[in-house]
Amino acid sequence: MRIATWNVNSVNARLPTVLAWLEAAQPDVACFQEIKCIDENFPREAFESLGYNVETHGQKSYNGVALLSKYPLSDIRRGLPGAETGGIAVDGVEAPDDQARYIEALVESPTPIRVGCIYLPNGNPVGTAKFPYKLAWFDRLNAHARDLLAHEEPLALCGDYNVIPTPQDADKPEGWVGDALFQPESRAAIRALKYLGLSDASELGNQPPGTYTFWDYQAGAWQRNHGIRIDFALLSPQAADRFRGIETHRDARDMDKPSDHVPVVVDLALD
DNA sequence: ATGGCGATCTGCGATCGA
Repeated sequence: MRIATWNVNSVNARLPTVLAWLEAAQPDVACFQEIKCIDENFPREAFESLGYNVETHGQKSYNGVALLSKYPLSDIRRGLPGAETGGIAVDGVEAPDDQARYIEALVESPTPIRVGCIYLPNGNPVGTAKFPYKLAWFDRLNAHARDLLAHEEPLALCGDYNVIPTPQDADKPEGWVGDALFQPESRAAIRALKYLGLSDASELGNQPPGTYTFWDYQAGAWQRNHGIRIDFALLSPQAADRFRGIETHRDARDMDKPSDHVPVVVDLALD
């Protein structure tokens, strides 16, 4: 079974590109980030026509995540636990987290797998409330991951983590030193998530350094290969046992009207 | 040394992303 994760950077602005990729790559499950629309404006019929069940957690203008699956989806969760006080505080007063960045479901494949679709906060600029919001969101994710891992079942946490874990994950690491994606706290948070017992599918597949997943639209970053690896699929032991392979679809960055991220596809023996 | 692109709608300029 193939599970894809892709930050599409607006599903409506990029619908033909997204559909063309889906038809060619044929993932069984797709995790989309940055759909940038409310649920009512998600083009669900276009995906249903390709045989997908569709669940969304949308938001006006920004963020938004979706799960597509050729198998039935159940046990849907929208948002991480702790949303009541997880937002950006205003004048020191706690606020709810109103940003749509997480959707999870049980994929009812022959061997079922729970899939979490993650759009982790960017956190820039460091020194503003956005950075502690990123770290607090990460803490909530890690707490939830710990709970899910206790089930000892196949689990994949896929998405745009907005973290450059190591210097080898950037073409020009020196250019990211002041950036929220490369702060020691951000890097420690994704390490802590892995240390709960999750395996990075990229490591299982021995992907070489330079397997980037994002290139900025600006400054000819794509043409100069100034990329970073920030999109990941993290697998529970029960999912990692069934790992068959991983592909990073670099060619998608050269499609018409490309997203600034490319899809990552993980193949698991669940069917 | 800086900006450079692309999407949204607050909509033809401001805000956000990474």
